[in-house]
Amino acid sequence: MTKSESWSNSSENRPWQSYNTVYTNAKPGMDGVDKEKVQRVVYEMSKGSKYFENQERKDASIKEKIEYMRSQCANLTPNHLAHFHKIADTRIVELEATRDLSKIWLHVDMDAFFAAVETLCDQSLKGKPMAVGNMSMLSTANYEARKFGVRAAMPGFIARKLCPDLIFVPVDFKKYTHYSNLTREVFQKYDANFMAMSLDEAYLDITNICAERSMTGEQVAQELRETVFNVTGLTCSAGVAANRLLAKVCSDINKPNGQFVLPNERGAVVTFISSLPTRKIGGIGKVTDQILKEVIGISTCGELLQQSSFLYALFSRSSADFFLSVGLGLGETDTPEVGMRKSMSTERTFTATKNEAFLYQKLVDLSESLSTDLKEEGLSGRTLTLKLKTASFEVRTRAVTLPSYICEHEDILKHASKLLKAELPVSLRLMGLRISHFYEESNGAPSDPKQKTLSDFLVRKCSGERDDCFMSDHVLSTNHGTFENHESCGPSEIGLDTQLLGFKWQGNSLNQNRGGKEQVLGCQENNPVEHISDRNGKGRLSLKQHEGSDEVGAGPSTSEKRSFFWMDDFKCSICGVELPQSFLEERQEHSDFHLAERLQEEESCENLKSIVQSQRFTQKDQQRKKHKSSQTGTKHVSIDMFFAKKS
Amino acid sequence: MTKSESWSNSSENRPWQSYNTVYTNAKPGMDGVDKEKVQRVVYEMSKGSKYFENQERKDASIKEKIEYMRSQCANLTPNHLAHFHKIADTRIVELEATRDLSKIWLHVDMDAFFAAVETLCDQSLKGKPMAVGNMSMLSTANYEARKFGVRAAMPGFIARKLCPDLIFVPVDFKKYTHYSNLTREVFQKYDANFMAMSLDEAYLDITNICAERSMTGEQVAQELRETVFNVTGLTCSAGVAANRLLAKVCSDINKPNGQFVLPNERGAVVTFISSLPTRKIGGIGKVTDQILKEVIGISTCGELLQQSSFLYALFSRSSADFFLSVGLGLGETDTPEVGMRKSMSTERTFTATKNEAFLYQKLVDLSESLSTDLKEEGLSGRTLTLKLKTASFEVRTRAVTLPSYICEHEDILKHASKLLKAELPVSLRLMGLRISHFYEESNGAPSDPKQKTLSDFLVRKCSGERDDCFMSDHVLSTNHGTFENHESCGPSEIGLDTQLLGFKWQGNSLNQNRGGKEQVLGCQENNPVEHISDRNGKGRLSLKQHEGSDEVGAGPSTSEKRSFFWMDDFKCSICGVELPQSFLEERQEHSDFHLAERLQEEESCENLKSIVQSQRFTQKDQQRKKHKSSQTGTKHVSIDMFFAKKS
DNA sequence: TCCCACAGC
DNA sequence: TACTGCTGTGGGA
DNA sequence: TTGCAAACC
DNA sequence: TACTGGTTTGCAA
Ligand SMILES: Nc1ncnc2c1ncn2[C@H]1C[C@H](O)[C@@H](COP(=O)(O)OP(=O)(O)OP(=O)(O)O)O1
Ligand SMILES: Nc1ncnc2c1ncn2[C@H]1C[C@H](O)[C@@H](COP(=O)(O)OP(=O)(O)OP(=O)(O)O)O1
Ligand SMILES: [Mg+2]
Ligand SMILES: [Mg+2]
Ligand SMILES: [Mg+2]
Ligand SMILES: [Mg+2]
Repeated sequence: MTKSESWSNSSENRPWQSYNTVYTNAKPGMDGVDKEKVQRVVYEMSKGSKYFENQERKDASIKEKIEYMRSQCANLTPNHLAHFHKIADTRIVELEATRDLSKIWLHVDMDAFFAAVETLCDQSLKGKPMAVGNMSMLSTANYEARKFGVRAAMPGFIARKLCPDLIFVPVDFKKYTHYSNLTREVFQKYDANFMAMSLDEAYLDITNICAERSMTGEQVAQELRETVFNVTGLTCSAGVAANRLLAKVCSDINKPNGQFVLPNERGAVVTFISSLPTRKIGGIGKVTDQILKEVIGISTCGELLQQSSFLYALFSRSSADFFLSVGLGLGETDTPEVGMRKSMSTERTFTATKNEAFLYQKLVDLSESLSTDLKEEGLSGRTLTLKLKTASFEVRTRAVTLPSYICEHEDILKHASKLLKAELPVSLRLMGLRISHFYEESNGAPSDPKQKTLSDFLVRKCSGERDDCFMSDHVLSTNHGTFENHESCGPSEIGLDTQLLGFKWQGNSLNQNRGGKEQVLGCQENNPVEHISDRNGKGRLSLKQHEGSDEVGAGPSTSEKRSFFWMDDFKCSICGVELPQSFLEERQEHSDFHLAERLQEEESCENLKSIVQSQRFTQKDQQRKKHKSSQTGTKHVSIDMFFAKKS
Repeated sequence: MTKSESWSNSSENRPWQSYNTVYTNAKPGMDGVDKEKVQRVVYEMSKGSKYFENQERKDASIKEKIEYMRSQCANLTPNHLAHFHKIADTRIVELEATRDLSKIWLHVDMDAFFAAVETLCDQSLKGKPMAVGNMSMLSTANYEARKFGVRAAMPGFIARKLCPDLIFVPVDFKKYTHYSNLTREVFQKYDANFMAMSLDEAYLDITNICAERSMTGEQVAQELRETVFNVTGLTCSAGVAANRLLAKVCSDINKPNGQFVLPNERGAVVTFISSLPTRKIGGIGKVTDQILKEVIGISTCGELLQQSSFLYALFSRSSADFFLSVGLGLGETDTPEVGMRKSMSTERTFTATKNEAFLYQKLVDLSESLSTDLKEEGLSGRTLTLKLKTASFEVRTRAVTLPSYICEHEDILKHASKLLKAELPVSLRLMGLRISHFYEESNGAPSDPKQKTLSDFLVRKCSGERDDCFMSDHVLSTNHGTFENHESCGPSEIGLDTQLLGFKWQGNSLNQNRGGKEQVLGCQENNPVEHISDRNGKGRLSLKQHEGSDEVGAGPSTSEKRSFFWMDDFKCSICGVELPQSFLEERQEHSDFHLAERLQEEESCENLKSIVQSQRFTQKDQQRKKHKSSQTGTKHVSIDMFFAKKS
């Protein structure tokens, strides 16, 4: 390096080099990018802002932490090192013994998902640099835009500096959910228990399908990707390997529209992992990567093995174990139980203010929004967390754990207000509310005796004075026996005066072997559905019940209005009713709005089928010991709906 | 003009000269402005946009109208002209006979109101160019900014081009309402029946005060402006003249922080009005001005008189009459009855979309918002108007008139949905809802027998089994006689379990001579106030009552939940309760949020005084025959609040 | 009664 | 990238 | 149980 | 002018 090079590289003259952007992991499609320029532009646009100052503070504290860990390293005696070396060696043997090369895992991830969907819906975007989001924040960018350094989590106004012709498309989750569902229908054919990790990616255990159809992982991946493309018009990438951790790494290698297969051979795995940058591993992010590099000098997974004694010296046992297993190329190979969600939250950013009336109103909005969401899944919880982000981007949380479970917006607001009040005065740019510690039904309990079935209801209704009750022309059978009174209920029209009274559905398995058994739900007599609408504009119709009506299903005594119900020991949300495309097409109608309207108002409909998109809850992903990732799966259940004239 | 000048002035080379911006009336403070430059920048920033294209379309249609009117002019026979000349001459005599120089009117208008208030609240803004609003739209700009051509109704991003250092301050109506109320307290001292035309301006009939205090209009104006400044720290400008139309023109002449007095002498008035540009007259806007200029060649009010035959030939009788009276310097001199509001609306702009689920959700939001607002004033109406603005800025309205009066959001939504559905598919950038045709009580009816008074309630309460009812230590007297039971109700605490039960107030005149008489309201026993909060963040606490509770006052049978009450024949809103600063200061608390919190939750308070800011409804302003402008006046009524423990 | 255009803050 | 929200009036259909 | 930081999409 | 929103996890107090 010449003197002038040294001069020109000094961070005093190129200050942007020392600004740690979030955009550290090499996203696919960003190979030919002038990283120096991107870094400089990001720096220039950020410099001087509150955000920038906060980043600098955070950076300084990481540097401090690194310094501290370095000093710890320096103080290690040979004795210490020998001790940790022994621990590591022992652990390596133990871990190696758990190596399982018998499974074939496939990780599939859609390419530039939101952007690809938007392009599908507006072909004029094709080939042009485009991003999904707004001037404040991008959710993702297509590959044309990535050439300019534009990428997810980048504020739009910076992206525009990098790429002046960038087209901005606002987010529309409804679209993405729709295409996500299409992909999942494909995934399901290869692994009925596929683990959906987000709207655009999933893990599939293709061990069985490979055996059954005598196909290699490569062939399955190829076929699956083609099927996904044929069904959706979207490309995806896949990785195939002996465990999920490796499969995930592999799916990124030949992105976009590519795949990579890592053979189920120990040698191949070890070779592959050895030279792999640690940053590629799921669970090792920007900070951990920086620590590994700057404290121990580790930048590849192979070095995790070589430096394993330092790992046990510097990190917690479970973290060190995780790093070691990564170095060995190990990962989870089983399909874990589908877990229940653990928290639900909502948050909103606004221009920073200390105006307390404004902040209070925001809290009201958040409470109502969270309450609505909770009710849609029939949840209530006993710890409430208030999240605040100050005008200087400092994040704070304040929590209370209550004696009883809450889900009503009044209750949420009441406690949230107290939490906020204790923080005032303060200038905020974000507030959020989170509920956790959900009410959990006693495990494996028998079906709730309070459960009202549709037959209960219809018997009461139809044998009573009313003759304006009707239902679809399907014969109902419930787990209480076949229901036969329905013939006496003449067909009627769904109109303004229609109330939804109940469902029948033919469900397939959700987590047990209940597939095919018909299930019935009836709302209570005094609990008719008041209103059907796509309240959140997310394409899912939800049912609003009269306020003050009784619970349909069992629930915590503190929660009064609920919108879920119980079927044996399966908890089912009354919301999330989605009408199938076929129904819409039959009527030459294409929008949920029309549908909601019709249900509310005027159209007649005799044999109405719907899909209950039920919850599949979060699930442990032992990617990293005790590290969990969320999973949302989807199964379809066809249902009939029953109506009666309003009295 | 030389050849080259002619060339360089051709609109082909200076296309911006032909772009008709909205910013046509010479705002005060914009004298030294390089209008050419402003016009060019506005043009450059707008050119090519959907907005621009729409403006061009509108402009073309005005040009067309002007062409048509010109042809009408050209076709006038001498006979015709003689006919209209005679009509005009007769009318001039009639109008002249109505001239009234006996009154002294003062028009007062705050200087750069929103901006001035913001500067008062943040002194660091002083002296810097600043505007209130955001990148999309400015509400106003201070005088420093106006030097750059920045002004109200200009989009912020254009303003920033004109003035790169412009500081943007978001709107905060709560502040403006507060200072507006302070100014009105001053106005009231000079004319108890002052006509508030907006938050920042009012007409005062100072005839009496001038006589009583032997002051000239000039002296009153001076004193009033000084008082306003001393009370608020804000400057204002005033105009004094024989009628409101002239006073309003005068108030603008020496803006900012100035005043102008036009003597009550016919000669002075005629001289003044003759050379006055028509555009200065309230009611003659951009389009009318253009028509007068380009069709008849009129640009001053004097020319309105000279060309009066053409006015009667081209315009409707009432419009021509108006123009003529303007030419004579006539205007309204009486103080009209305070009228009822005629409509209430809400609208929202968003990024243009044809997504029907999104549009439907917007409609839901609008319905709820409008319903809330209606209930705050106890209104319901029978015509609902849906307003749409297409992606190309075309505005459409669609209305229904119903058999019954509505105010519930479900009802509004139901009908709004139908209106919208008939327009689909369409790409929209704005939707709005308006309710009009309000329910009007039978005029001059005796007080409603269903009216529940506080004494009714307290007698029932206090003589009953409960002893947890309390009230302030004022002796109550109602129009039913003095109430004396209150002593038996021991004081209690306002807490979580507190319900607001009623008011007592000492009201001054609202539109009749009721000042000083104490009035009492009691909520019905089954209609307690459930919740007090600043729901809209506008600094006004409003009271939410239990759903399904009975009406307090009379109302249309179709409307169930109301929040107004009747006092004799005066309709009074139960909302808009505002706690006075003194109360807050007593408690070392400064925010409405704290207050709302406290009322909801925990603070004790025995002698709670509040101000009911009651409605003063819209009122005809015969500025121009049949032309109306809105008026919202404010009177203060001190009230006590009564509480009881929740059972 | 409906719809549009105009006007003002 | 971005051109308001609210209310009232007049006039033609 | 709380609060914060890290991680991922 | 403008730096997200939803969920989970680890860890230390
Ligand atoms: N930081 C983020 N904030 C909000 N949404 C995000 C964020 N990152 C990703 N998403 C959304 C948008 C993405 O299209 C979608 C899937 O994420 P991801 O698979 O990581 O990227 P991608 O599918 O857009 O591109 P690719 O997978 O081809 O790299 O999740
Ligand atoms: N077009 C508009 N849109 C929204 N709000 C407006 C608009 N015009 C004015 N306002 C608000 C902001 C103003 O401060 C307030 C009073 O208006 P106005 O008296 O006309 O101007 P101003 O008080 O800001 O300046 P000045 O009176 O000194 O010319 O009303
Ligand atoms: Mg992806
Ligand atoms: Mg992904
Ligand atoms: Mg003003
Ligand atoms: Mg004004």
